[in-house]
Amino acid sequence: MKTSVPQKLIQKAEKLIKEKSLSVTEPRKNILAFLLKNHGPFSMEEIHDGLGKKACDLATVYRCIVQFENSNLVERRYLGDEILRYEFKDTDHHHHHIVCRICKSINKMKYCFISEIEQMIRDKGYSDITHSLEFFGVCAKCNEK
Amino acid sequence: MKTSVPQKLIQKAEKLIKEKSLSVTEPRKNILAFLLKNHGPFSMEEIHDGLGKKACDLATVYRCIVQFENSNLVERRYLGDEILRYEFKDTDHHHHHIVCRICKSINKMKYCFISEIEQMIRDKGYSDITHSLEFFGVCAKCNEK
DNA sequence: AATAAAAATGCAAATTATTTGCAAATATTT
DNA sequence: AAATATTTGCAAATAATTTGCATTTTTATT
Repeated sequence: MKTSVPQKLIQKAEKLIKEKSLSVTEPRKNILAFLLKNHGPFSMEEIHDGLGKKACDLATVYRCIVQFENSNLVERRYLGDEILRYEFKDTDHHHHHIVCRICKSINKMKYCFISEIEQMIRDKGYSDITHSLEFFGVCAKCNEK
Repeated sequence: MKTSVPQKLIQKAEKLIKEKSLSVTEPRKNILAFLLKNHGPFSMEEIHDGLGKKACDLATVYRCIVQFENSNLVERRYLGDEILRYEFKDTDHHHHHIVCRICKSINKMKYCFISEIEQMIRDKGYSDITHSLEFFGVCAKCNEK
């Protein structure tokens, strides 16, 4: 995952960062470009390592990712272990993941209808399938205020 | 949540622990009984606090919960923040949760079909609904071995 | 384009969450 | 009831995340 990032993605990253009116810094460009190039999702450490020699401090990765999350550029994923992972949030391509309980491989999954999905996953050769699903929203009481 | 736990639940807890052939100890009975009484899901700290004067060490809560998870008595939930929470796993009543982004209230939800569900949640007065959904299974490659 | 003001970074230290070692206590087996 | 195995409490170790602050970089202003 330590492949170099094409100039083009750096520019795309820059554009996205500007659109959210965040300041455009080297670490931010590199982190976002890395997430544009590689699907992930990745842990903080993985992102930090993935940046290679361009590396900024790990604390900076934490700070940038939090910013990106708040700006809706990145989304956090929970994949069953205790590690939180992050990926670029492509609003046009809502998706989920299939995680192997054994080898931990992560596969992208485009559809989002549980029963259909479970069948699809089974068709891909997975067995012993479970899922985790939670909803988030603003509750009625909070909406009144 | 520091309500005392009826004797009946302690006995049920004991039975469940025995069925999994774990040794029946005071902390285990109390922790599981607490989770039988209160739906949760709860963080390690919340469970520890919830036990009140019966409290065992926090480290014991960690150890017991891990055991219960491995034995399928408890399931771990990710609710969008960085805290992992645990609840009794009632295999007959698969369900999910609705979490308010603002007040953090947690509501149980019995159904499990995304679009239907989102409508239901909307009917309950929630707005701005999103969800998190991940699947876990054993992949084809791991199944071959 | 140069300068002033604001924001972000690196580094080290602080905080928090989780895990571990080990002696004492409790549970299970005989 | 004694012997063996397991679990617990406590304190200390580890790991993950956050913070303070001097320095550097970015943005806004001239």
